[in-house]
Amino acid sequence: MDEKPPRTRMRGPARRAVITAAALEVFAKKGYHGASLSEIAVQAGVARTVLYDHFPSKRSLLLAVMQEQNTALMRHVGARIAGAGSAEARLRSTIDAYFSFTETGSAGRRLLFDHVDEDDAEIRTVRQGIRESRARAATALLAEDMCALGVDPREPIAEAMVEFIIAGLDGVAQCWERNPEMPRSMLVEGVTRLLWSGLGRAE
Amino acid sequence: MDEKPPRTRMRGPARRAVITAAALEVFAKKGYHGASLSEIAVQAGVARTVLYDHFPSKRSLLLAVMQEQNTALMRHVGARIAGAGSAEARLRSTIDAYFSFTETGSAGRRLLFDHVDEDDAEIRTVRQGIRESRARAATALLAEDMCALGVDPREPIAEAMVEFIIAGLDGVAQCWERNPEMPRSMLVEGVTRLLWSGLGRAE
DNA sequence: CAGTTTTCCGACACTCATGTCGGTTAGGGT
DNA sequence: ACCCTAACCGACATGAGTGTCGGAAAACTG
Repeated sequence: MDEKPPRTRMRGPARRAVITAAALEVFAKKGYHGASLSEIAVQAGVARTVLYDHFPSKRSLLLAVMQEQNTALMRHVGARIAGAGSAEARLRSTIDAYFSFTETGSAGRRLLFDHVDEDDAEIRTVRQGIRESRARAATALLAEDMCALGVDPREPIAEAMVEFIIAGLDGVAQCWERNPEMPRSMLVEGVTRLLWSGLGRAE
Repeated sequence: MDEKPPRTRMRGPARRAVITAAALEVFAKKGYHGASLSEIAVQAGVARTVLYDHFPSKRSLLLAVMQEQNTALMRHVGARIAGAGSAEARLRSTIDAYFSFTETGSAGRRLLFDHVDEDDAEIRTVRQGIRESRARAATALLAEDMCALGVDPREPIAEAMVEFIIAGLDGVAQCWERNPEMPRSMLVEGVTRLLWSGLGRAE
């Protein structure tokens, strides 16, 4: 009557993929401290100690998942930003690409960019590096728009503006995860319009 | 040669204030799971079990600190938004008020609005309520500007725009905490300009 | 100054976490 | 068919964290 234990045995890379997928979900949901390796193991359908056969520690597991998701994000938006077109079109397509990444597996974005705590030094450093690289990419994309606005992209004020836009996008993505019925196109349209026209475009 | 233990003994409310102040710092820095009552007790200069004489559990301590900081925030920005003036001036003064709150004890903002994890149901609910009340206040402030932009403030797209602005402000505040040498006026100016004029204001 | 309240603390019980080690067995190469 | 690598797991050691309890003593009250 018991379920039979003829467990099928995976090879290293496949098992590691299953584990990182499970870890992604749990870390994104509970945060680093809140997540337990037991829970990740259950989610991966494996005994807890198996994790130690593939990753030396909890921290390195998180780091591996973060690297994985970061390259996935880079590839995703890098593959679908249209280089040509008007400045507004480029802005819109970049925003759309980011929301599209959120749409396919929201855990990745949450893991990389939500929750700022994490006292651990190494994790903080890696996360910081990922943030900075994203900020650099955004700055490059927005450079000429900011010049047109009369702002030197190398000034601190430009850094603040870029940070505002990035954080705003993340905030909308979070909001979207709470209300998933909103269509992506509407969010892209709203953010683009607000950002491009500004609130004072009235008269 | 040892330090003498003539400990001065506080009355209830005073001790509770010391504890919540310590808890604010530690919770904001480490998050809920990452923080330990031992560390909070050390920071408050008291034995760990004293916390249980004033708060029934770790969770309720966090909730108390959150409520405290939320009312502090409400009072702070409520006291210094100029009701009159042009729409742009109102926007600027609200942004300035929020950054001013961050400037005086940044832990409050972090505790209330950073890190989205927290699996605990009750904590999540309370945090959600605080977020929503903030979003409502912001929507009320921005309502006529959005009307002028041709957006009904009750539509979902307006909700997304408000969320964008709020999250953007938080992002700039985070960035500011990492580079505190930037003057507040510059940040207020940059965000206001970007938000009011928009990126497409070029020609 | 005596009595009572209330603040404070040391020691304990319990749970749950990470990380280790040795044994077991599936599954592929020869 | 056999072996041997490596995937898998149960049991253990260790540490840290939460919450409880009874007692000591400061400070307020009469």
